[in-house]
Amino acid sequence: MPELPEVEVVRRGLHDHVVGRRIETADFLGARVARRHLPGPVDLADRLRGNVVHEAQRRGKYLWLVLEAPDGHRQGLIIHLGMSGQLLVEAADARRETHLHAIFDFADGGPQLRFVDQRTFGGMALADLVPDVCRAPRTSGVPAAIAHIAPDPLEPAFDKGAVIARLKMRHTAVKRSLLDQTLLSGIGNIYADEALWRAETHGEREAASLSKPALGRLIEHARDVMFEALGQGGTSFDSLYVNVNGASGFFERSLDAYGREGRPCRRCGTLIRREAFMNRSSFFCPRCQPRPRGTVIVLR
DNA sequence: CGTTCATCCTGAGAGC
DNA sequence: TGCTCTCAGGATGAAC
Repeated sequence: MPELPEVEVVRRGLHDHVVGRRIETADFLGARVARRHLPGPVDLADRLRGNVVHEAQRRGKYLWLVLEAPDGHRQGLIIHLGMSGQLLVEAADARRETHLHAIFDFADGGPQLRFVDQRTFGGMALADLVPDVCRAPRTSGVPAAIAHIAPDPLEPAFDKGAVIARLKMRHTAVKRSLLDQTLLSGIGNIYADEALWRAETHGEREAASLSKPALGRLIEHARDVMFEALGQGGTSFDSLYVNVNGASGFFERSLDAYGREGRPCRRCGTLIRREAFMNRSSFFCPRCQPRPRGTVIVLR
């Protein structure tokens, strides 16, 4: 999935359906889902038992559940959806999905929380919570393992000026920088292309070569498009990208660039082009977003 | 240090 | 029908 809007849709589902409940048992099917939890899946299941889910948090594309043990000790259960992860709230007798990797049962006997992931790039890990210099002191902190993830444009701690300053030092493609989660987080391939289309900027332009106001506008466009997508429940090209109830979002119909190869630019009518970029694809309008001189064109 | 690249997986769809 | 190939909303560690 899941870029920031899709992950936020999932976070809200967790807030509504999981926060406040006590974990009775957690089962991890196979080792891959807990591969980032170094002691392994059995240890993770042991540590989760009896904890109450206190909060559902998110930064960028990372989710974490703030868990409170009976002795009051709090930790964070990091959840990343990877390319195809789903968190589903379902009755215990619901059919088991083909790529089911984790099942949480709760002491209230209500619906289960399941983690389903076709490509298994997603996963979970338990981490200590550390103070976050970017957050107000009263908040519960961030998991240590994702302390390197930068604030996303939708959180109060986001510092646009600081991000612009760092972008001015990047001698690499501006799209590559937008995708760098340690610079600003939450943006993936869809919303990078959408922000660049709105800013009428080609993704191969060197970040440092853009003016500070231009970089500021690009960041604002990224924030706007992700906020608008969130209002539509996110972007769902297929059934892999769903909320905790299995429902898709509707932002695909509002996309201006991503996935629109050969269709007219909604601004100027020129046909949207698709080119290879970082082993994936970029979609852009060749007229509104002129390619910087001297870069090689590779069709995909 | 900053930047780039290969790699981890499964399934859908295209082309033969 | 069935095979091979390419591609997909991501992140990481190793190598330059």
